[in-house]
Amino acid sequence: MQKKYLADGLIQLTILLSFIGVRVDLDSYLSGYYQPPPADINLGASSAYVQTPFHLLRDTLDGYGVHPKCPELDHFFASRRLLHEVRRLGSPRFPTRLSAWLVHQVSEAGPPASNHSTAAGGLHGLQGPGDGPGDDDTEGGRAPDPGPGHGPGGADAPVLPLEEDEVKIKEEEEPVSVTQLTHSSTLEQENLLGGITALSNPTHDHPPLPSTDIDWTNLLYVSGFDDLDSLVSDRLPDLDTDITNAISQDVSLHDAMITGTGVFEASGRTGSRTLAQQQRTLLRLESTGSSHSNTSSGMASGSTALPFAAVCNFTGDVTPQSALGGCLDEAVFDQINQLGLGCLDPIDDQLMSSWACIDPRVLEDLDSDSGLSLESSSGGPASPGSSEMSSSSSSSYCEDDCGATGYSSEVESVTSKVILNHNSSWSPVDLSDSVWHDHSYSSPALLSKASLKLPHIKEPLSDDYGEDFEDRELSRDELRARAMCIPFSAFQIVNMPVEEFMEVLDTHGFSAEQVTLLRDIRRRGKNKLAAQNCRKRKLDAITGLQEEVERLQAQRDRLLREKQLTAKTMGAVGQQIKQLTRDVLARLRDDSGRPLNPERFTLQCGANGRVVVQPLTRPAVSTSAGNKTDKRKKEKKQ
DNA sequence: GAAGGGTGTCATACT
DNA sequence: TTAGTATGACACCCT
Repeated sequence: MQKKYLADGLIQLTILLSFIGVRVDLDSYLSGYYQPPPADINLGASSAYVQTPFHLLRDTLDGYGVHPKCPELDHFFASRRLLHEVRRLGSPRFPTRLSAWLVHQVSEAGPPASNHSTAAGGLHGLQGPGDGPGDDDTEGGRAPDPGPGHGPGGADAPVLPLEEDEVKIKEEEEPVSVTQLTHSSTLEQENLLGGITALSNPTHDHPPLPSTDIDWTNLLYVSGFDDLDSLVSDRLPDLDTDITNAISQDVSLHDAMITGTGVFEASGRTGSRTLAQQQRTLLRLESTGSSHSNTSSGMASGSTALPFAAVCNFTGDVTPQSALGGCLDEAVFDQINQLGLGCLDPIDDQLMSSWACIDPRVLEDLDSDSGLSLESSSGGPASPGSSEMSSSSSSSYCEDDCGATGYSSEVESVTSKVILNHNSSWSPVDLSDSVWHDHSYSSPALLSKASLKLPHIKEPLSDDYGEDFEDRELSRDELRARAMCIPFSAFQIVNMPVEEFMEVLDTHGFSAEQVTLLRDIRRRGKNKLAAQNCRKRKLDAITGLQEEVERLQAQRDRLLREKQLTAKTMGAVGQQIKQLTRDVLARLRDDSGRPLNPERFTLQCGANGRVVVQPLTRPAVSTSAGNKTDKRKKEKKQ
């Protein structure tokens, strides 16, 4: 069944992909559904963008709110993986940049608006037929596979029906339980009545008396049975509550998935914010990528060449006459990208030389490690990591070029120029950072400057988030990385596989400070995600406990009502039994032909169904006897 | 200005 | 041993 839905989703995806020229061999894929997909995990330099840490699946927009250990969501992730495999079939070399590739293609080919929208829709459609603006949430630098996991269609189609079924089941279960409860109570009383009927059956000799009929009739109308009739109506609120809870729980899960996916309804502040970032991702990708496409040799180079192009532009802006400006054009980057990241070493050297003009105090400020040492920028105690920065920055410090005239102004002027210039060119790298949830509090002397904003980046299509995006500040780690000439974004540093990270550390000839910074950035980034997950789990746990408390309170109230109803019913039945016993005994005669005294005899129903008359042992007699005994004791004492 | 929520970071334990 | 994860605690920012 799931395979059928999956196949349908894949076919739809194939159609969508065919619109944009991506060939997908769906038959071969589906035939090998249960076989390992074509391995395309590590493709060298691009694999850093390909790798998909599991936390990205749960913490990214399309996976947020989904705990990876949740067994119910295996299908969710399985669908995402499968879609990812399909995508890799269509674009084996740079799968995570598929959206970028598509955007470039559209922008270059200049198809009609309908085609453009179709292509864009294809991008969105990769995650399902949803037309929300956040469908392309993870198409930027985020992990691949936005997948249909959260979408209502595609391979995830079976999921939603399941949820609906669950809701239905919950809706049905409660009425059944209430009905059963009512039924059981009714049946119990009917059995009781049946027993009483059997009890009276032995007196078949006697025709039923009108009084007895009245009693039988009255028995059915005692208050307890009225309550029984009203039991269902009493239960209705509970039923509604339970159903509401059931629905709300499902809705919560759905909301969590939707919110986590990005979601398109801006239901959550964080979700909307991240959505904006990811929208910006694609938009920026489109704008910058299209500009790159004019000079780059291949469309795919728009992805892998980003860091290098960014570095080139960055350094070129800082020192327009530097050697980098002449030797590192985008064509070179394309070739470098084709050769892999290993060719970065000469670039790094030139970058380091170009960074010699940066005031070391700027770097010191950037190095203010964590919120604990933010005061370092304002003349406070040096941050713990300042030494590591000073070693490299001081060596490359060039006072002539930068003009160390006043700390604050210098920081503002120099860093603003640097950041601004290289932001405009580093934007492709930032497309992944825009997904990166950046809430680092900025260094007051540096990051609070308006100069650190990104005024150059225009997003004509981002209506709601454009202004906010312009106000986006860079994280301190990002600033540090750029200050240390590290040609990777924080997002890339954090999310690349550990093997590739090690390879980067080994092959790029980073200095000890750079390696330390890289490791710190990676550690902090990992921990940041872990903290986010931890907090989300905590909130989920609190929410779950609250729901549990509400459920248990409702259950307690229901049980209390049942108890009261049962006691009431039992009392009424007891009274009716007494009345019936009196009636039966009144119709029985002793040896002398007198009616049996109900005060001295009772009816006892045996296990075999026979009803026998038993003499009552009067407690009053025993009481009187006890009184006599007490009197005798008292007399003895006296 | 205080309070509370959100977030990043660190330290630590654990896997 | 190292990388990653989980979580409490702290500081900071924002409303």
